[in-house]
Amino acid sequence: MPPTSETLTAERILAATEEVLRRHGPAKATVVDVARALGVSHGSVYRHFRTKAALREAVTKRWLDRTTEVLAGIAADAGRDPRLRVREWLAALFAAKRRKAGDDPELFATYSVLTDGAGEVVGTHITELTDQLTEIVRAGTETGTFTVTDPATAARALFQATARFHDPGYAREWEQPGVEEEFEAVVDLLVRGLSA
Amino acid sequence: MPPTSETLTAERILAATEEVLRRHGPAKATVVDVARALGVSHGSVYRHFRTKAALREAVTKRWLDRTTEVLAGIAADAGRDPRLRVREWLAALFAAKRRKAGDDPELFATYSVLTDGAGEVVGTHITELTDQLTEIVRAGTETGTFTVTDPATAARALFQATARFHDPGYAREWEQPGVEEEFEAVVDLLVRGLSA
DNA sequence: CGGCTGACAGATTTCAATATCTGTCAGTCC
DNA sequence: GGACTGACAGATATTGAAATCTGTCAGCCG
Repeated sequence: MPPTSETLTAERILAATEEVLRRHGPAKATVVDVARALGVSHGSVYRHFRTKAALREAVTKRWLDRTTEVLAGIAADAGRDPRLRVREWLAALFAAKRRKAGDDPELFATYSVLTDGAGEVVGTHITELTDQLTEIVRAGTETGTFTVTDPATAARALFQATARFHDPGYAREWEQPGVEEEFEAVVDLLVRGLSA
Repeated sequence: MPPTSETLTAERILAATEEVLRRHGPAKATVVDVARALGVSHGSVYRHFRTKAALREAVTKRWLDRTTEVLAGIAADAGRDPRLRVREWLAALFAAKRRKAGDDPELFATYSVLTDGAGEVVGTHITELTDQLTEIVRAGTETGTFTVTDPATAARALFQATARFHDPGYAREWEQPGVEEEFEAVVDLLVRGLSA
């Protein structure tokens, strides 16, 4: 309620939007709600974001970027066995998505909605992730641990083959018993395929 | 219009239901429509199928079984290089699902709806398919072409890793350019992983 | 009898009126 | 002057009453 009469920045709007989304969910959250939470008129929000869709995308981007950053740590950690790095990276991706689906179901739903529509932001996110994977595969290829012709193609294949463990469409199945084992089996097969 | 005054069998009801579904889609097809197409009262339909859901499942089962049977041909064709058989089987699965999505969009939608709900029929279908894959992997393991500890686990992993190319949820992406290449890349990696 | 009908109750869907929301912009206020 | 407001038009969502559908069953008809 206290509007915190600081200047209205894009960042403050994003934080408020995230909170409103968390509370109301993507279906019921309106930009009037966001404006009310900030103690301003909704016209002011439109000064920073041209449309509601743009606002939603910006929130999702912020949220996805946190994951990208965490994974970047693992991807950058060169020098170690690339097989281990691929495993850890994929496991971290799975864990991150699963945790988000569990902790912030409403925000996760927002993200899923975006995935359905033509998700510019989601496309970028996926590109960033496969780029990280490509880097690990490339490193492994240089040391001779992996024997693939094109690291980028192999990385995209890895990403797609593990879709069931990071695509929001499958979120419901992430809590069922046995998923861990299924994940391990898929990753085993894939890492063996990289090493050949 | 001519009700074809043969006796009303489950089979005739299924055929009529499939036709009604093809015409109206899963959302608008009613059991009254089915009865009308057969020239009987809807009560008669309930004599053969306890609920509308049961009818829908039966139609889907019939439809899925056609795919299962086609693939069984490839799975049974023992003696040839198992690597080739896995590739052909997965390619045939992809082709079959893609063709169905294109030819019978309405029936395919019915199937997708079932997948969302607790699909008893779909579960069975998936079991049958992975059983076929298991058989191929087992054969390859016996000849020493494949080096996996458990064929059944490997088969399930193969199936899950290729979900993007047979799960109805991804149907929209099956017509985009480049899917063929992506499919090949994933299968390459997986088959290499089986051979190790 | 045994398969079929058609009227029925409760659940679900449709539809149109109403309310709310999105996005704009002339004007206010500091 | 530049950030903000609030009234507005058109688009979208909500609501509740009416229509349709599902599933049952007593009775009909061959």
